[in-house]
Amino acid sequence: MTRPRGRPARGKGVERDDILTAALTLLDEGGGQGLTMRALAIRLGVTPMSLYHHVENRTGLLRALSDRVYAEVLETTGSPADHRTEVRAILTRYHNAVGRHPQLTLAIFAEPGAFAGVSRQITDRLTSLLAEITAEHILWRDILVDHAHGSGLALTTAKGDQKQAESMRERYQHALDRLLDLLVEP
Amino acid sequence: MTRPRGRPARGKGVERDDILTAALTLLDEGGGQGLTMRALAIRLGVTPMSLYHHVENRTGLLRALSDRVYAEVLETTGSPADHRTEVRAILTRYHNAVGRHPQLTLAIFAEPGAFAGVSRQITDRLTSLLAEITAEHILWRDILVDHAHGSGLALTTAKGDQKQAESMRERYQHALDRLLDLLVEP
DNA sequence: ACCTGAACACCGTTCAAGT
DNA sequence: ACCTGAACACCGTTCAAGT
Repeated sequence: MTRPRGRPARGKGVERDDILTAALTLLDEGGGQGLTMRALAIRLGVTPMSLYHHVENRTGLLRALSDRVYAEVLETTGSPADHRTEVRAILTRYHNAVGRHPQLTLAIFAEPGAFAGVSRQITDRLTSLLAEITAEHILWRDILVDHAHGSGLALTTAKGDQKQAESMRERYQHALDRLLDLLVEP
Repeated sequence: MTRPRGRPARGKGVERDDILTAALTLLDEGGGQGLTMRALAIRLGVTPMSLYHHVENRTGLLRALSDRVYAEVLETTGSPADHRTEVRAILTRYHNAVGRHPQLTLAIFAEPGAFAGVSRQITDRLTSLLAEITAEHILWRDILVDHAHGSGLALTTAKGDQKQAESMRERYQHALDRLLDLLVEP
Protein backbone atom coordinates (compact mmCIF):
# COMPACT_ATOMS: atom_id res chain seq x y z
CA MET A 1 0.00 0.00 0.00
CA THR A 2 2.71 2.46 1.01
CA ARG A 3 5.05 3.46 -1.76
CA PRO A 4 8.73 3.76 -0.94
CA ARG A 5 10.01 7.20 -0.14
CA GLY A 6 12.29 9.22 -2.35
CA ARG A 7 12.66 9.08 -6.08
CA PRO A 8 11.28 5.85 -7.46
CA ALA A 9 13.07 3.55 -9.90
CA ARG A 10 13.16 4.82 -13.47
CA GLY A 11 9.77 4.68 -15.16
CA LYS A 12 7.77 4.41 -11.95
CA GLY A 13 6.97 8.11 -11.56
CA VAL A 14 4.03 9.93 -13.05
CA GLU A 15 4.36 11.82 -16.28
CA ARG A 16 2.51 14.96 -17.26
CA ASP A 17 0.74 13.14 -20.05
CA ASP A 18 -0.57 10.41 -17.78
CA ILE A 19 -1.86 13.05 -15.39
CA LEU A 20 -3.78 14.81 -18.15
CA THR A 21 -5.29 11.57 -19.45
CA ALA A 22 -6.39 10.43 -16.01
CA ALA A 23 -7.74 13.88 -15.18
CA LEU A 24 -9.85 13.90 -18.31
CA THR A 25 -11.34 10.51 -17.44
CA LEU A 26 -12.16 11.70 -13.94
CA LEU A 27 -13.79 14.81 -15.38
CA ASP A 28 -15.85 12.82 -17.89
CA GLU A 29 -17.03 10.43 -15.22
CA GLY A 30 -17.70 12.72 -12.31
CA GLY A 31 -17.75 16.27 -13.61
CA GLY A 32 -15.92 19.14 -12.00
CA GLN A 33 -16.51 17.69 -8.54
CA GLY A 34 -15.11 14.33 -9.58
CA LEU A 35 -11.78 15.81 -10.53
CA THR A 36 -9.93 16.33 -7.28
CA MET A 37 -6.18 16.33 -6.91
CA ARG A 38 -6.50 13.58 -4.34
CA ALA A 39 -8.67 11.30 -6.46
CA LEU A 40 -6.35 11.93 -9.37
CA ALA A 41 -3.33 10.95 -7.31
CA ILE A 42 -4.95 7.74 -6.08
CA ARG A 43 -5.84 6.78 -9.65
CA LEU A 44 -2.19 7.25 -10.60
CA GLY A 45 -0.85 5.41 -7.55
CA VAL A 46 0.89 8.45 -6.18
CA THR A 47 0.46 10.98 -3.38
CA PRO A 48 -1.46 14.19 -4.19
CA MET A 49 1.61 16.33 -3.61
CA SER A 50 3.64 14.68 -6.29
CA LEU A 51 1.24 16.05 -8.89
CA TYR A 52 2.41 19.56 -8.14
CA HIS A 53 5.77 18.74 -9.71
CA HIS A 54 4.09 18.37 -13.10
CA VAL A 55 1.21 20.82 -12.88
CA GLU A 56 1.06 24.27 -11.35
CA ASN A 57 -2.22 23.64 -9.54
CA ARG A 58 -5.80 22.56 -10.25
CA THR A 59 -6.49 25.59 -12.41
CA GLY A 60 -3.32 24.99 -14.42
CA LEU A 61 -4.39 21.40 -14.86
CA LEU A 62 -7.74 22.49 -16.31
CA ARG A 63 -5.97 24.96 -18.59
CA ALA A 64 -3.68 22.22 -19.87
CA LEU A 65 -6.66 19.91 -20.44
CA SER A 66 -8.44 22.56 -22.42
CA ASP A 67 -5.37 23.10 -24.57
CA ARG A 68 -5.16 19.39 -25.27
CA VAL A 69 -8.85 18.85 -26.03
CA TYR A 70 -9.30 21.93 -28.20
CA ALA A 71 -5.98 21.59 -30.01
CA GLU A 72 -7.47 19.68 -32.95
CA VAL A 73 -10.00 22.42 -33.62
CA LEU A 74 -7.43 24.62 -35.35
CA GLU A 75 -5.61 21.85 -37.20
CA THR A 76 -5.49 22.88 -40.85
CA THR A 77 -6.99 20.33 -43.17
CA GLY A 78 -4.80 19.79 -46.23
CA SER A 79 -5.98 22.00 -49.03
CA PRO A 80 -7.29 25.47 -48.17
CA ALA A 81 -10.97 25.95 -48.83
CA ASP A 82 -13.25 28.96 -49.14
CA HIS A 83 -14.09 30.95 -46.03
CA ARG A 84 -17.50 29.46 -45.48
CA THR A 85 -16.39 25.83 -45.51
CA GLU A 86 -13.47 26.69 -43.24
CA VAL A 87 -15.76 28.37 -40.72
CA ARG A 88 -18.00 25.35 -40.97
CA ALA A 89 -15.11 22.96 -40.37
CA ILE A 90 -13.78 24.84 -37.35
CA LEU A 91 -17.19 25.05 -35.71
CA THR A 92 -17.89 21.39 -36.37
CA ARG A 93 -14.61 20.36 -34.79
CA TYR A 94 -15.25 22.71 -31.89
CA HIS A 95 -18.73 21.31 -31.38
CA ASN A 96 -17.30 17.80 -31.42
CA ALA A 97 -14.63 18.70 -28.87
CA VAL A 98 -17.17 20.30 -26.54
CA GLY A 99 -19.51 17.35 -27.03
CA ARG A 100 -16.83 14.80 -26.24
CA HIS A 101 -15.91 16.50 -22.96
CA PRO A 102 -18.78 18.74 -21.91
CA GLN A 103 -17.72 18.58 -18.28
CA LEU A 104 -14.35 20.07 -19.18
CA THR A 105 -16.02 22.97 -20.95
CA LEU A 106 -18.26 23.52 -17.96
CA ALA A 107 -15.33 23.41 -15.55
CA ILE A 108 -13.43 25.96 -17.62
CA PHE A 109 -16.42 28.29 -17.69
CA ALA A 110 -16.64 28.13 -13.92
CA GLU A 111 -12.90 28.70 -13.42
CA PRO A 112 -12.01 31.99 -15.09
CA GLY A 113 -8.26 31.46 -14.85
CA ALA A 114 -8.52 28.19 -16.73
CA PHE A 115 -9.61 29.80 -19.97
CA ALA A 116 -6.81 28.63 -22.19
CA GLY A 117 -4.96 30.21 -25.06
CA VAL A 118 -6.41 27.86 -27.65
CA SER A 119 -9.95 29.03 -26.90
CA ARG A 120 -8.96 32.58 -27.69
CA GLN A 121 -7.18 31.48 -30.86
CA ILE A 122 -10.33 29.73 -32.03
CA THR A 123 -12.52 32.79 -31.65
CA ASP A 124 -9.84 35.00 -33.22
CA ARG A 125 -9.59 32.74 -36.24
CA LEU A 126 -13.37 32.65 -36.61
CA THR A 127 -13.58 36.42 -36.34
CA SER A 128 -11.09 37.04 -39.14
CA LEU A 129 -12.69 34.41 -41.37
CA LEU A 130 -16.16 35.82 -40.82
CA ALA A 131 -14.89 39.33 -41.51
CA GLU A 132 -14.34 38.19 -45.10
CA ILE A 133 -17.92 37.01 -45.37
CA THR A 134 -20.02 39.58 -43.59
CA ALA A 135 -19.75 43.09 -42.17
CA GLU A 136 -21.48 41.90 -39.01
CA HIS A 137 -18.70 39.48 -38.18
CA ILE A 138 -18.65 40.03 -34.42
CA LEU A 139 -22.37 39.50 -34.14
CA TRP A 140 -22.26 36.28 -36.12
CA ARG A 141 -19.16 35.00 -34.42
CA ASP A 142 -20.93 35.32 -31.07
CA ILE A 143 -24.09 33.65 -32.32
CA LEU A 144 -22.16 30.78 -33.87
CA VAL A 145 -19.83 30.19 -30.93
CA ASP A 146 -22.62 30.46 -28.35
CA HIS A 147 -24.68 27.94 -30.26
CA ALA A 148 -21.74 25.55 -30.56
CA HIS A 149 -21.34 25.81 -26.80
CA GLY A 150 -25.00 25.31 -26.02
CA SER A 151 -25.49 22.44 -28.39
CA GLY A 152 -22.25 20.77 -27.35
CA LEU A 153 -23.05 21.06 -23.66
CA ALA A 154 -26.53 19.68 -24.27
CA LEU A 155 -24.85 16.38 -25.12
CA THR A 156 -24.54 15.83 -21.37
CA THR A 157 -28.19 14.79 -21.60
CA ALA A 158 -27.42 11.90 -23.96
CA LYS A 159 -25.02 10.40 -21.44
CA GLY A 160 -23.87 7.15 -23.00
CA ASP A 161 -26.72 6.93 -25.51
CA GLN A 162 -24.63 6.86 -28.70
CA LYS A 163 -27.64 6.94 -30.96
CA GLN A 164 -29.14 10.05 -29.39
CA ALA A 165 -25.75 11.76 -29.37
CA GLU A 166 -25.37 11.13 -33.08
CA SER A 167 -28.78 12.55 -33.87
CA MET A 168 -27.96 15.63 -31.81
CA ARG A 169 -24.76 16.08 -33.76
CA GLU A 170 -26.72 15.89 -37.01
CA ARG A 171 -29.17 18.45 -35.72
CA TYR A 172 -26.24 20.73 -34.99
CA GLN A 173 -24.91 20.35 -38.51
CA HIS A 174 -28.30 21.29 -39.87
CA ALA A 175 -28.57 24.35 -37.65
CA LEU A 176 -25.04 25.41 -38.54
CA ASP A 177 -25.73 25.18 -42.27
CA ARG A 178 -28.94 27.10 -41.78
CA LEU A 179 -27.13 29.92 -39.98
CA LEU A 180 -24.33 30.04 -42.53
CA ASP A 181 -26.91 30.30 -45.31
CA LEU A 182 -28.46 33.28 -43.60
CA LEU A 183 -25.26 35.15 -42.94
CA VAL A 184 -23.76 34.57 -46.38
CA GLU A 185 -26.68 35.13 -48.72
CA PRO A 186 -28.13 38.54 -47.92
CA MET B 1 -18.80 36.10 19.44
CA THR B 2 -20.53 32.94 20.63
CA ARG B 3 -24.27 32.97 20.21
CA PRO B 4 -26.38 31.51 22.99
CA ARG B 5 -27.48 27.92 22.57
CA GLY B 6 -31.01 26.85 21.85
CA ARG B 7 -33.75 28.74 20.09
CA PRO B 8 -33.00 32.44 20.04
CA ALA B 9 -35.43 35.16 21.06
CA ARG B 10 -38.18 35.83 18.54
CA GLY B 11 -36.89 37.52 15.41
CA LYS B 12 -33.25 36.64 15.99
CA GLY B 13 -33.14 33.52 13.81
CA VAL B 14 -32.41 33.38 10.12
CA GLU B 15 -35.19 33.35 7.60
CA ARG B 16 -35.19 31.63 4.26
CA ASP B 17 -35.39 34.92 2.43
CA ASP B 18 -32.34 36.35 4.21
CA ILE B 19 -30.42 33.20 3.34
CA LEU B 20 -31.26 33.53 -0.34
CA THR B 21 -30.33 37.22 -0.43
CA ALA B 22 -27.01 36.69 1.31
CA ALA B 23 -26.24 33.65 -0.86
CA LEU B 24 -26.81 35.69 -4.01
CA THR B 25 -24.44 38.40 -2.80
CA LEU B 26 -21.79 35.81 -2.01
CA LEU B 27 -22.25 34.29 -5.45
CA ASP B 28 -22.01 37.65 -7.19
CA GLU B 29 -18.86 38.57 -5.30
CA GLY B 30 -16.95 35.31 -5.29
CA GLY B 31 -18.56 33.03 -7.84
CA GLY B 32 -19.41 29.41 -7.16
CA GLN B 33 -16.38 29.02 -4.91
CA GLY B 34 -17.34 32.05 -2.87
CA LEU B 35 -20.68 30.57 -1.95
CA THR B 36 -19.97 28.11 0.82
CA MET B 37 -22.39 27.10 3.51
CA ARG B 38 -19.86 28.19 6.11
CA ALA B 39 -19.23 31.64 4.64
CA LEU B 40 -22.96 32.07 4.24
CA ALA B 41 -23.54 31.20 7.90
CA ILE B 42 -20.87 33.63 9.10
CA ARG B 43 -22.40 36.42 7.02
CA LEU B 44 -25.74 35.72 8.68
CA GLY B 45 -24.28 35.44 12.18
CA VAL B 46 -25.26 31.84 12.56
CA THR B 47 -23.63 28.40 12.56
CA PRO B 48 -23.50 26.52 9.24
CA MET B 49 -25.75 23.78 10.52
CA SER B 50 -28.65 26.08 11.22
CA LEU B 51 -28.95 26.75 7.49
CA TYR B 52 -30.05 23.19 6.92
CA HIS B 53 -33.31 23.94 8.68
CA HIS B 54 -34.28 26.32 5.89
CA VAL B 55 -32.63 24.78 2.86
CA GLU B 56 -32.24 21.14 1.87
CA ASN B 57 -28.57 21.47 1.00
CA ARG B 58 -26.25 23.50 -1.21
CA THR B 59 -27.85 22.20 -4.41
CA GLY B 60 -31.32 23.03 -3.09
CA LEU B 61 -30.07 26.49 -2.24
CA LEU B 62 -28.88 27.04 -5.82
CA ARG B 63 -32.18 25.74 -7.14
CA ALA B 64 -34.08 28.19 -4.96
CA LEU B 65 -31.82 31.04 -6.08
CA SER B 66 -32.42 30.20 -9.70
CA ASP B 67 -36.18 30.19 -9.14
CA ARG B 68 -36.00 33.59 -7.52
CA VAL B 69 -33.73 35.22 -10.10
CA TYR B 70 -35.49 33.86 -13.16
CA ALA B 71 -39.01 34.33 -11.79
CA GLU B 72 -39.49 37.73 -13.45
CA VAL B 73 -38.71 36.35 -16.88
CA LEU B 74 -42.16 34.84 -17.26
CA GLU B 75 -44.10 37.69 -15.68
CA THR B 76 -46.84 38.64 -18.12
CA THR B 77 -46.75 42.28 -19.10
CA GLY B 78 -50.22 43.80 -19.06
CA SER B 79 -51.72 43.64 -22.51
CA PRO B 80 -50.97 40.62 -24.65
CA ALA B 81 -48.82 41.36 -27.69
CA ASP B 82 -48.05 39.49 -30.89
CA HIS B 83 -45.81 36.44 -30.75
CA ARG B 84 -42.68 38.12 -31.94
CA THR B 85 -42.71 40.92 -29.39
CA GLU B 86 -43.49 38.43 -26.64
CA VAL B 87 -40.54 36.25 -27.62
CA ARG B 88 -38.44 39.38 -27.69
CA ALA B 89 -39.61 40.44 -24.24
CA ILE B 90 -38.97 37.04 -22.66
CA LEU B 91 -35.48 36.77 -24.11
CA THR B 92 -34.63 40.31 -23.07
CA ARG B 93 -35.71 39.66 -19.51
CA TYR B 94 -33.85 36.36 -19.51
CA HIS B 95 -30.71 38.03 -20.83
CA ASN B 96 -31.01 40.67 -18.13
CA ALA B 97 -31.43 38.05 -15.41
CA VAL B 98 -28.41 36.08 -16.61
CA GLY B 99 -26.41 39.29 -16.95
CA ARG B 100 -27.28 40.44 -13.43
CA HIS B 101 -26.12 37.18 -11.88
CA PRO B 102 -23.85 35.37 -14.35
CA GLN B 103 -22.18 33.44 -11.55
CA LEU B 104 -25.50 31.93 -10.57
CA THR B 105 -26.13 30.77 -14.11
CA LEU B 106 -22.64 29.28 -14.22
CA ALA B 107 -23.13 27.52 -10.89
CA ILE B 108 -26.41 26.03 -12.07
CA PHE B 109 -24.81 24.76 -15.28
CA ALA B 110 -22.12 23.04 -13.24
CA GLU B 111 -24.59 21.50 -10.78
CA PRO B 112 -27.06 19.41 -12.77
CA GLY B 113 -29.46 18.92 -9.87
CA ALA B 114 -29.84 22.67 -9.46
CA PHE B 115 -31.54 23.19 -12.79
CA ALA B 116 -34.76 24.69 -11.57
CA GLY B 117 -38.33 24.42 -12.74
CA VAL B 118 -38.50 28.01 -13.94
CA SER B 119 -35.71 27.42 -16.46
CA ARG B 120 -37.72 24.64 -18.05
CA GLN B 121 -40.86 26.78 -18.06
CA ILE B 122 -38.99 29.51 -19.91
CA THR B 123 -37.82 27.23 -22.71
CA ASP B 124 -41.26 25.62 -22.93
CA ARG B 125 -42.95 28.99 -23.27
CA LEU B 126 -40.46 30.06 -25.93
CA THR B 127 -40.95 26.84 -27.84
CA SER B 128 -44.72 27.21 -28.05
CA LEU B 129 -44.48 30.87 -29.01
CA LEU B 130 -41.93 30.16 -31.72
CA ALA B 131 -44.05 27.32 -33.05
CA GLU B 132 -46.59 29.97 -34.08
CA ILE B 133 -43.94 31.88 -35.99
CA THR B 134 -41.80 29.27 -37.70
CA ALA B 135 -41.80 25.57 -38.52
CA GLU B 136 -38.22 25.34 -37.30
CA HIS B 137 -39.17 26.33 -33.79
CA ILE B 138 -36.81 23.93 -31.96
CA LEU B 139 -33.84 25.05 -33.99
CA TRP B 140 -34.53 28.72 -33.37
CA ARG B 141 -35.36 28.24 -29.74
CA ASP B 142 -31.94 26.66 -29.22
CA ILE B 143 -30.14 29.37 -31.15
CA LEU B 144 -31.93 32.14 -29.28
CA VAL B 145 -31.53 30.62 -25.82
CA ASP B 146 -27.88 29.69 -26.37
CA HIS B 147 -27.11 33.20 -27.50
CA ALA B 148 -28.92 34.72 -24.52
CA HIS B 149 -26.77 32.51 -22.29
CA GLY B 150 -23.52 33.31 -24.04
CA SER B 151 -24.12 37.03 -24.23
CA GLY B 152 -25.39 37.20 -20.67
CA LEU B 153 -22.45 35.25 -19.29
CA ALA B 154 -20.05 37.46 -21.23
CA LEU B 155 -21.12 40.29 -18.92
CA THR B 156 -18.75 38.78 -16.36
CA THR B 157 -16.04 40.55 -18.37
CA ALA B 158 -17.52 43.98 -17.69
CA LYS B 159 -17.25 43.46 -13.95
CA GLY B 160 -18.43 46.70 -12.40
CA ASP B 161 -17.98 48.77 -15.56
CA GLN B 162 -21.58 49.98 -15.89
CA LYS B 163 -20.91 51.73 -19.18
CA GLN B 164 -19.48 48.66 -20.88
CA ALA B 165 -22.27 46.49 -19.50
CA GLU B 166 -24.86 48.82 -20.98
CA SER B 167 -23.25 48.78 -24.40
CA MET B 168 -23.12 44.99 -24.27
CA ARG B 169 -26.83 44.91 -23.47
CA GLU B 170 -27.52 47.15 -26.45
CA ARG B 171 -25.46 44.87 -28.67
CA TYR B 172 -27.56 41.96 -27.50
CA GLN B 173 -30.78 43.80 -28.38
CA HIS B 174 -29.43 44.44 -31.84
CA ALA B 175 -28.43 40.80 -32.34
CA LEU B 176 -31.78 39.62 -31.04
CA ASP B 177 -33.71 41.85 -33.43
CA ARG B 178 -31.49 40.69 -36.25
CA LEU B 179 -32.21 37.04 -35.52
CA LEU B 180 -35.93 37.63 -35.13
CA ASP B 181 -35.98 39.39 -38.50
CA LEU B 182 -34.37 36.36 -40.10
CA LEU B 183 -36.66 33.79 -38.58
CA VAL B 184 -39.88 35.69 -39.18
CA GLU B 185 -39.43 37.04 -42.69
CA PRO B 186 -38.64 34.09 -44.91
C1' DA C 1 -39.18 24.45 15.71
C1' DC C 2 -34.83 25.96 15.53
C1' DC C 3 -30.04 26.52 16.88
C1' DT C 4 -25.89 24.44 18.82
C1' DG C 5 -20.97 21.93 19.24
C1' DA C 6 -18.64 18.00 17.92
C1' DA C 7 -17.52 14.93 14.53
C1' DC C 8 -16.87 12.61 9.88
C1' DA C 9 -15.10 12.43 5.56
C1' DC C 10 -13.48 15.12 2.57
C1' DC C 11 -10.90 19.32 -0.13
C1' DG C 12 -6.24 22.23 -2.31
C1' DT C 13 -1.82 23.47 -1.20
C1' DT C 14 2.77 24.36 1.38
C1' DC C 15 6.81 22.80 3.41
C1' DA C 16 10.70 20.41 5.01
C1' DA C 17 12.71 16.07 4.56
C1' DG C 18 14.03 12.17 2.12
C1' DT C 19 16.71 9.75 -2.21
C1' DA D 1 14.55 16.08 -9.96
C1' DC D 2 10.99 13.97 -7.93
C1' DC D 3 8.33 11.78 -4.30
C1' DT D 4 7.12 11.65 0.56
C1' DG D 5 4.44 12.46 5.31
C1' DA D 6 2.71 15.90 8.11
C1' DA D 7 0.31 19.95 8.53
C1' DC D 8 -2.77 24.06 7.56
C1' DA D 9 -6.86 26.04 6.43
C1' DC D 10 -10.60 24.95 4.51
C1' DC D 11 -15.15 22.23 2.64
C1' DG D 12 -20.56 19.86 3.04
C1' DT D 13 -23.25 17.32 5.99
C1' DT D 14 -25.00 14.31 10.02
C1' DC D 15 -26.17 13.75 14.62
C1' DA D 16 -27.39 14.10 19.29
C1' DA D 17 -28.18 17.55 22.54
C1' DG D 18 -29.91 21.77 24.02
C1' DT D 19 -34.14 25.39 24.57
